[in-house]
Amino acid sequence: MPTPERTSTEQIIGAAVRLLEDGGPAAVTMQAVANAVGVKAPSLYKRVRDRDALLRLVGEQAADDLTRRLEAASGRLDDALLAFRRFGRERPEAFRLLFTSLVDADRLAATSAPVLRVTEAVVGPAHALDAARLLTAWATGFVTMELAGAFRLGGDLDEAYRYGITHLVGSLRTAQEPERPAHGS
Amino acid sequence: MPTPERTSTEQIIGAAVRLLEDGGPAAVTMQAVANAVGVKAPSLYKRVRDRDALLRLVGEQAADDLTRRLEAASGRLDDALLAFRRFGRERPEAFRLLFTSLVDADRLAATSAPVLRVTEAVVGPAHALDAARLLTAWATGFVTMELAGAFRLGGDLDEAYRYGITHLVGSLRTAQEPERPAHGS
DNA sequence: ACCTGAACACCGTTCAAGT
DNA sequence: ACCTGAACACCGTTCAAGT
Repeated sequence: MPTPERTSTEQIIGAAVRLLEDGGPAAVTMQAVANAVGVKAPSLYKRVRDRDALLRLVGEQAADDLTRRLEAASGRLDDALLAFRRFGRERPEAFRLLFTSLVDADRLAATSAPVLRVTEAVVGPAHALDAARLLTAWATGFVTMELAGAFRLGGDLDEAYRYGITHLVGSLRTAQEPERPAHGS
Repeated sequence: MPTPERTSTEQIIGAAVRLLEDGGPAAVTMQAVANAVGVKAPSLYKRVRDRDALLRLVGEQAADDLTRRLEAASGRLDDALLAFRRFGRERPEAFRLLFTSLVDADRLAATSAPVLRVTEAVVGPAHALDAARLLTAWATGFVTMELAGAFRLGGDLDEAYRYGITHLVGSLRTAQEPERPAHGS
């Protein structure tokens, strides 16, 4: 005899997201999640394979969210990079989760697509991939180090990030097409 | 009545390092560590406060190891950056652990000191900090993304890393001293 | 068809008792 | 002074039994 569903996968993911951001990965307990959605822990296994699968879902939702933000800001390269850091600062635990190898690598890589498109407009197709990797790697590392508290030598981090953007985007503009040495067209 | 010590903090850290690299953080169980050093789990608490403290010790040893490698390669900026990536590929779990907020931030920051010194020689003292942050952030992000499998669009990663080094170091060289506009000396 | 109580294996941690 | 067995709280997960 059917029983009405008392929760949903979306609700479960939502609860996990909140617990994660509030208390880190250790706080994402099957029990805590179940409690948050008004159900007992064993019931969660009807919707998610296990805890790792739930964390993967959380990570993939975060990746998709980040991708959406980057797309929305993809008109200007610096806006996209600022949006990237903003995401990391708003959702530090989700950001860290992205690079945990729990999250599907393709879903994570999709994050770079919007950046790749804007980059192409700046440096041309030949070096778009290298340039996009340079930018995404830098931004990823900056936010990772910032969240880890690795920047200890003072200075305004907002300014440091802007310095990086200006420097990198500027250098990409001048360093285009290194293999068409001098003979015109 | 004294009892001979059957293990040591160093041995315990060593076992934890091995377990970490072989099976990730989840494999670093107090039981597994105790077993590896020939003791029962409760005995570990004579030497380390708890599991988190043990992981912190592992992370700090990794940070010191990385710092030593960077110092050894600090003659040339590109050597230092190559050594940084080599460390990440040799000890991916330790590398990830570095940015876990478990590790003391000062100890992590100390890692950047050798890079800062070399950078200073390239761009001068005024922008050494900005430049060092640019480089360490990029390298950190590159290795983080590489380990997470985030580079999915093909291409040789060794080459991509070299591209980054060449581009970044080159751009730093030409972008020096932006605030001494034109009036000599 | 979903939900739950009971149970199991495993983990971190404490502590009294051994030597 | 270090080590251990026993115990406790907590966690992930399974499954038979409920509705």
